[in-house]
Amino acid sequence: MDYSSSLVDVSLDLNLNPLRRNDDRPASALSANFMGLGISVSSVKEEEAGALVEELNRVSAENKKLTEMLTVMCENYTALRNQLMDHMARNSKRKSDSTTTNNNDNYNLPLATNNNNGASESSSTDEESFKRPREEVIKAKISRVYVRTEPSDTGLIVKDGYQWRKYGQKVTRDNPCPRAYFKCSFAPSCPVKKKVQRSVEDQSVVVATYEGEHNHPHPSTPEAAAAAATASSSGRGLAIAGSPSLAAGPATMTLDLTKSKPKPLAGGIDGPEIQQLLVEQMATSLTKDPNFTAALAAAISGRMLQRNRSERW
DNA sequence: CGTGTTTGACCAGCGC
DNA sequence: GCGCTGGTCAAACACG
Repeated sequence: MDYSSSLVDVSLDLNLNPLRRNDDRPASALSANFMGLGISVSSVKEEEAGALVEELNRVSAENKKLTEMLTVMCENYTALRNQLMDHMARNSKRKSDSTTTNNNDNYNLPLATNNNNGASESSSTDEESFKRPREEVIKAKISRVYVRTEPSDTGLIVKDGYQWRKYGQKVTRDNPCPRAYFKCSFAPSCPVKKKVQRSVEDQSVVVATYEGEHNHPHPSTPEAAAAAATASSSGRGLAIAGSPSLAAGPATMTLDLTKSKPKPLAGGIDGPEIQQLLVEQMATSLTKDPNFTAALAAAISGRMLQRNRSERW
């Protein structure tokens, strides 16, 4: 399937009111939207409302920029995907007998910068999975995540918010780069394992294969963070502390897609619907994250204060 | 000293 | 049965 010809509208509407665009919204409508962010602006002066509109325009422009970046990412994904399909086609010629019942030969997964839950449903949307019985897919819960890393970064660290304990490393036949084996640090109570290996095609891409499903909350949630603290007194290896949406480093961004499970798709699985779904999930994940909305509110109010102060001085 | 990482040894599955 | 390969174990080591 060719995504380049059918790129979805990937603009993230971060307003809590999805029915209106923010660029044509009158200033009086702002209060209703900011209520959701815990800010009441009903009493702000007329000029402050104007400043808010200006601010919103700026955010819109930023949104547009992000949209463009996402579009570029989608295009890169398409190119990479085509390469992988090529590679797969060549591989299947060589292994024509073994007809890839192995989950690890699965290259049709959607590209995820970082997937919190390795067992995320989004990863089971490949053609191979749908050829297999559904129960088997659920039982296996294997997903693959591609993460582009800095060229200087030679490690095999995939920041996904969970804590992992490395238990082995092996050089495999088909890839000169060593494969690292990780267990969830909640093991043995949590059965999730992760394999991390650099891509043969592009060594700046790290492929993380997740097996199993976490049976504990994400470490970024308070209860899980407390559990993690007791499980490991040392903070070493903790990828992300605090909000997954905001505390991730500049190169990665974690979206908790488990909070809003996608509807099971019937029929066409691998298409614009998936991308649309992913974008919707990203937007939902961001807007539902109280830390994100709080930080956004703080940032906007902070800028307002800054502006007011600079106008007065 | 406790915890995580490294790395060689070991084991199981598979094909021949 | 043998060899190959991927996955796991566990002792040694490093680090804070």
